Amino acid sequence: MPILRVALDVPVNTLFDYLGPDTVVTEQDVGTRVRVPFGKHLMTGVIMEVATYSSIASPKLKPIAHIFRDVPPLPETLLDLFRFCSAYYHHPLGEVVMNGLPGRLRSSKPFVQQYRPILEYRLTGTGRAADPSVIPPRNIVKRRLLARLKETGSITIEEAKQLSQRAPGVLKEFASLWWVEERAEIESSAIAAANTSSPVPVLTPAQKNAVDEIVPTIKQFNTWLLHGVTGSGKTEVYLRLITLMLHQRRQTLVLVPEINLTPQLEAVFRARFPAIRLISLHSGLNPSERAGGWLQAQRGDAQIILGTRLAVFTPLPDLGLIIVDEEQDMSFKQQDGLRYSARDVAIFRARQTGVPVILGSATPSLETYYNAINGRYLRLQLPSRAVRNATLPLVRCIDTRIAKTEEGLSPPLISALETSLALNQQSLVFINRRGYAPVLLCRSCAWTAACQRCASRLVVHLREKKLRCHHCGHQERFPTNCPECGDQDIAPFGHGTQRVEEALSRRFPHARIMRIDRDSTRRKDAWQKMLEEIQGQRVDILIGTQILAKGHDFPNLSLVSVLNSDASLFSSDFRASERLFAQLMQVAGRAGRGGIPGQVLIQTEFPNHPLYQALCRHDYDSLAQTLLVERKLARFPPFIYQVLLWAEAPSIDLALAFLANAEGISAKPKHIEIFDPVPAQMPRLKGMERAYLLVQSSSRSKLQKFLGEWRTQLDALPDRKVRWALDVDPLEF
DNA sequence: AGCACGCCGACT
DNA sequence: GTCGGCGTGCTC
Repeated sequence: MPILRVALDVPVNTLFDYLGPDTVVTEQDVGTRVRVPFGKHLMTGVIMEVATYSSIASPKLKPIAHIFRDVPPLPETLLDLFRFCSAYYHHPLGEVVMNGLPGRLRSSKPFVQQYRPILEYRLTGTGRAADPSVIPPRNIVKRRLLARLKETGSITIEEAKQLSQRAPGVLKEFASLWWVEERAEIESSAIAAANTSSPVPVLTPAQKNAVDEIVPTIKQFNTWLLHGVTGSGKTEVYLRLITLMLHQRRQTLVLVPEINLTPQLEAVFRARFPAIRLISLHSGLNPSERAGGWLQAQRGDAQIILGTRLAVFTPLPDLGLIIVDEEQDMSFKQQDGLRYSARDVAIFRARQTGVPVILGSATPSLETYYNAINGRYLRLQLPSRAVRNATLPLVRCIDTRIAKTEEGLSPPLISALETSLALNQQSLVFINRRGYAPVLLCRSCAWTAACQRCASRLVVHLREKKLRCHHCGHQERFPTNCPECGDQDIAPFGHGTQRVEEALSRRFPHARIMRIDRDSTRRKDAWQKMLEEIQGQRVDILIGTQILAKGHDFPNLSLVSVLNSDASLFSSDFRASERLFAQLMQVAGRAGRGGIPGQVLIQTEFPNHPLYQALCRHDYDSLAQTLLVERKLARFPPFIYQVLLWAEAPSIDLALAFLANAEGISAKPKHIEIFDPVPAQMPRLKGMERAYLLVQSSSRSKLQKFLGEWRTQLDALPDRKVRWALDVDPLEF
């Protein structure tokens, strides 16, 4: 009997051996889902290996309960991708595999697709390997059908009917054995391929250059950095390369950040390629839709796969190109479970498949930038805006030490808003703080309202008369007097979106003002409605947080102003500057996208700070160079490789004790630095206390080797009430 | 992760 | 004398 080595969703880094019925299971079944008895229950897993021998004592071995023949087996290349992730992120293989499957295929029930008329049957690998002598000699129809399939590879339902009246039934039977797969479309339907509908714009010289650079080596692995200022037309470069892929009948995987931006890009793609099967995999889909799209990708029917980080694990038999848009975006990194970076996994996948990967960004992460200037990645630049007459906005700082603010607004900003209003142009006020005020303060004893479960201040939401924790969602009533000293002189301190909205409505009573943050867009479709209002010119002043920074075109927007961004200049997080710059570049990029010249005003007490200076000059490179020098001196990434060991426990002492223990048992090899355990930046979160231990090395391979050994030791450590996890290439501390 | 096994404190 | 606490170890 064959031994099946099965990946299961359990936190132990091992496969589990089962007995497989030899008549049904072959080498071809690697990648097939199975139902197996595990402890008390049945679980769904994936066959990773078929072997003849098991090191497990035979009385322990159980037979599998069921083999799923509802979808094709996962291709070996995808299993290799899972193996890589498990090894690189030091995460159990079974969890990696099951995390990569759509939920619908993880469940106990077989996947039943919505009705699609079956037009064609195609022979599978299992079918090709099937021995015709197992068919009884008198079953002529079966024999003929199998012979025919082995000859031509596929058969349409019409052709089959001509062979025999009973052929469709026999094909169904073949399908249940996984000898053939059912297809709803006939192969040739892909021919409609690259006939485009929406007008194809003329490329700018820079865009043309980028395309011309990539095309000659489009069939080999390279990591390209497409470095283009906002509005420089990176999307058009993607579209040209995708067109090429469509002509070559190859699939393109497009990864986008985790924001409601997917529909927008989807619309652009659909307009350009109306006849092409595009699937988009994002959080808004129900499980069946997701599994359906995933399956279309696996069959090679979907030619463009657009999705968030999870989509990097989609099986793609004809993959020809990977695009990672806004590669610096933090949402490509998963922060729990398997802590993978979809951008980095995409690069591995491109190398594995031998296809190019394009990282697009206006403000690349320093890791990517460093790789581009040292030649590991190939850099292409789009230095100016693509729309005719659209230029980069004029960026200026307002020194609030001189121009004193009132209600958070300085006189020059007020007059700029007035001018915009008079010209009937839109303005955007960017402030990265939701709520009315970030702190509730007692003037008499300096008490501030804090969250009981998190180490954070409660944010004042005045309209709802509530105090809210933005980390865990906890809410409480607004107190009437100070719980410490009883004084009634408690007041909101600082400014959030709601307070700025209030101040602006007082200042500009006739202006149409709209606040856009997580609170105002919570309701379903609210954001879509608001976008329509903005695009229909029914709004004068927009006030909002980061959701306004990304991706949307506001053609009539001429003024962008930034409030209260100074805090990030002096953060203890060494990546804070990089992120602030990227965010401000993005929000500044909203101004002047149409024909109107744009203006950006930044209220700051540090107008001479190099970050703002670089921003005023639109000079990413000089800031990046400055930051790289700092990083090199401080021995931070990208000059060093980091790993965190996270621990979470009911008390910080337990977490720290576990980490000290972990540090103690480590082999402490040369070239590996292990730092002492420290509490996390947000030491208490949702009632749990968190700490971490930093491990770093200038050698990635030495670090990997160390982690492999350390992990085994950590597994053996008593983890009393402590949950722990390794975070390779961490972004947050 | 679940779940069983197992060894020490307050209960009908 | 038992019910149940959660510490430890296993699941093919």
